[in-house]
Amino acid sequence: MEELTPRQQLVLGLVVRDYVTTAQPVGSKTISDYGLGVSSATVRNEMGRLEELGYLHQPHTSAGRVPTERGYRYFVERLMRESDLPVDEQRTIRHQFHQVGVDLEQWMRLAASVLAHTSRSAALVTSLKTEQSRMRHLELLSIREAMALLILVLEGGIVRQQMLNLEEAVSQDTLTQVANRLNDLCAGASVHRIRTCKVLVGSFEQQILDVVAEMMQRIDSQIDLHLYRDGLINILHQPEFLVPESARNVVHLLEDRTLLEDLLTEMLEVGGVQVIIGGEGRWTELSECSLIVSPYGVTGEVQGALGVLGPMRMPYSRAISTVRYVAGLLSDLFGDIYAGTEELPTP
Amino acid sequence: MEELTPRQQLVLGLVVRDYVTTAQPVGSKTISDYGLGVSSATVRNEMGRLEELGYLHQPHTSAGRVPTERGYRYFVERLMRESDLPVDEQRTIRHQFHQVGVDLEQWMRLAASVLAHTSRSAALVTSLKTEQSRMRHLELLSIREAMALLILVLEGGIVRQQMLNLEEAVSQDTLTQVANRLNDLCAGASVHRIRTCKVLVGSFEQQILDVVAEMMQRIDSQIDLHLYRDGLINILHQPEFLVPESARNVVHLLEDRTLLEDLLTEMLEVGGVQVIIGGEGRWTELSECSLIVSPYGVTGEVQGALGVLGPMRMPYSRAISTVRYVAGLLSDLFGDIYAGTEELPTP
DNA sequence: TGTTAGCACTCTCGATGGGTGAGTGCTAAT
DNA sequence: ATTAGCACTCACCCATCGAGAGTGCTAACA
Repeated sequence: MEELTPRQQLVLGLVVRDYVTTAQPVGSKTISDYGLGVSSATVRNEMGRLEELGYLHQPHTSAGRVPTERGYRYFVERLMRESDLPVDEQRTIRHQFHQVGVDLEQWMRLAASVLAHTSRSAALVTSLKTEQSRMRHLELLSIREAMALLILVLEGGIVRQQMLNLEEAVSQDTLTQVANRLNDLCAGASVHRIRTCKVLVGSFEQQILDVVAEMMQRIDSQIDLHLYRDGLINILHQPEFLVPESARNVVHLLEDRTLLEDLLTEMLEVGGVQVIIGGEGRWTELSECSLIVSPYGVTGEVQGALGVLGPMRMPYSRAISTVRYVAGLLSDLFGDIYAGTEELPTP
Repeated sequence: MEELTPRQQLVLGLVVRDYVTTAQPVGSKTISDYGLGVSSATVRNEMGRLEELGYLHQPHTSAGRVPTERGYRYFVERLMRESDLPVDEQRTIRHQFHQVGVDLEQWMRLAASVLAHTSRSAALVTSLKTEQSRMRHLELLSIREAMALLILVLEGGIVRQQMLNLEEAVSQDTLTQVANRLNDLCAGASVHRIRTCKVLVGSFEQQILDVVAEMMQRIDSQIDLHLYRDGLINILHQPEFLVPESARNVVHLLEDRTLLEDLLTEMLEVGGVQVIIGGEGRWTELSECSLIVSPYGVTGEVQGALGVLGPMRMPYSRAISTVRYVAGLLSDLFGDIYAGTEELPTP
């Protein structure tokens, strides 16, 4: 990405800012009226140059200019001044979180709602996954003659349940004994340790352990993610989604779990707030959209991703600060719960 | 709703069927071509009559006729022959359910997916709520110095968790003892019995019980419902939602939990498959849509609702048989789990 | 050499208007 | 009661046209 002259930067910045608010192609007159002391003709020349360089695009002759993917990227990386979310909004958000009490699921749902509301885009929050889950506790409850409920609690408070069809009727007493034995044996154990742990006492214990290992495996990989969504309606108000085809496209994107999961978990690898503009050539489904994602959680313990999705014409500065703030806030909240005290460095 | 002559019924039925497939206003020529042995002029007369009676509507002079809300209702109540879902589709669906094993959450997610796919509309499934939940088991796990995780299991296998901020540090041993005591005391108890149960041993136990009662209350009322949605994309393909305003309307409807929850829980009161056509004057948000809902679950034990949402121009027969079949199937599956053996009569 | 005024040019957008065709309601004959 | 015939209506398509916005180019200017 080449260096632009200061005036080109100025023009590009103004075009982006104007287009983001008006959603109309921006003409040279409009820009020169912003008071940068040159005539529209000069601006026209600069715009022509910026178009040659690929930062702007002209829908047709005699229309104004529109930023390209590349233009937005330059804007985000070099021109935009990063700012924090206004303190009063921060306060409002914090207040909402403290109102709901200590409830992980509620937090994530609320995070999605807050993100959607504050950024006026669609919001996404994944549930937490552990790096390497360790078993905290398990419980076996008899449901019916040959059916039991297995409840698995991981270090850090993730809870999962699973119905088990047993080969034969087993009494609650036996189940309790088995659970106690396994709890003594495996408290704090990782998937690997559980898999390699051979219980000699009987094959029933072994079976249970296999199921437990399976469940933990599912949590450690991304398979078991929950996905909280909100604010789809916001982006359908954007003019770029008046075309039914585009609207369907983005609805499909947000409804298809697999796609989003892949995308978000890939983002987790990197860390820090990331801005994906127009699919970056890799995700064709995102070609009309921009996505702003950040990991959240507690380093070394649990991690999730959250972000907002909107049209490429997005108020990046505001969206980024919103995502950064909410990610930080959620991380703090979870940090209070997880034993590990070190928190994710605010990205 | 007055009686129509046999020929009027025939004409109305054909108009509905034709319009459902073509989405175009239906002309008299088209109807007479279906081979009912009268000329288009006669059909025109009948259509004029049906319009006067409020069963058909003409978008403008020189257009064909379109069924009204009332027309659809007559069709559903009198003209449509109810049929079962084709056996091969039944088999496919059953197969999918048996593939995922015994996992309540997966079942409901799958039910939504199957409904959406089979009816080619949007699908809704609520999680189960108990009529009167009874406590099965609780577990207290220390998370941090003054924070504990409460896990509550209800009769029937519903599991809920809740973080507790304690006033002072409590050891795991103490927590375990408390949990044991409360388990002995309250196994099988309803909300009411828990609320009125005064534990003398100490106020800590009392606090825990209050939280438990609160959680059970939330489950018994509709507050704690989960909502599984799928197939939103399907209805955006329908021509009535090409108008952005309508599309937004339906997206909003499906995204707003509160609205859907109210709607679905109200449906639970009645029982049996219900067809709501065009909001029936009560739900303005549904004015362009039809909703087909059925309760499912185990009578006297747990109950939920599921259904499909589509444009008024909906293949009612197919949609109804799909909903009925999936509701029955889910009920059977849950019936296997819940102690009560009696199942909900297939509606 | 960079800037700017002037100008011809291009292209979208909205309004206008006639032609086409589908479907109707009415009437008179069967 | 049914139906053929017919005049009529109205959405839809398409071509035309003028207005307006914004451009690129050129020539004059600092």
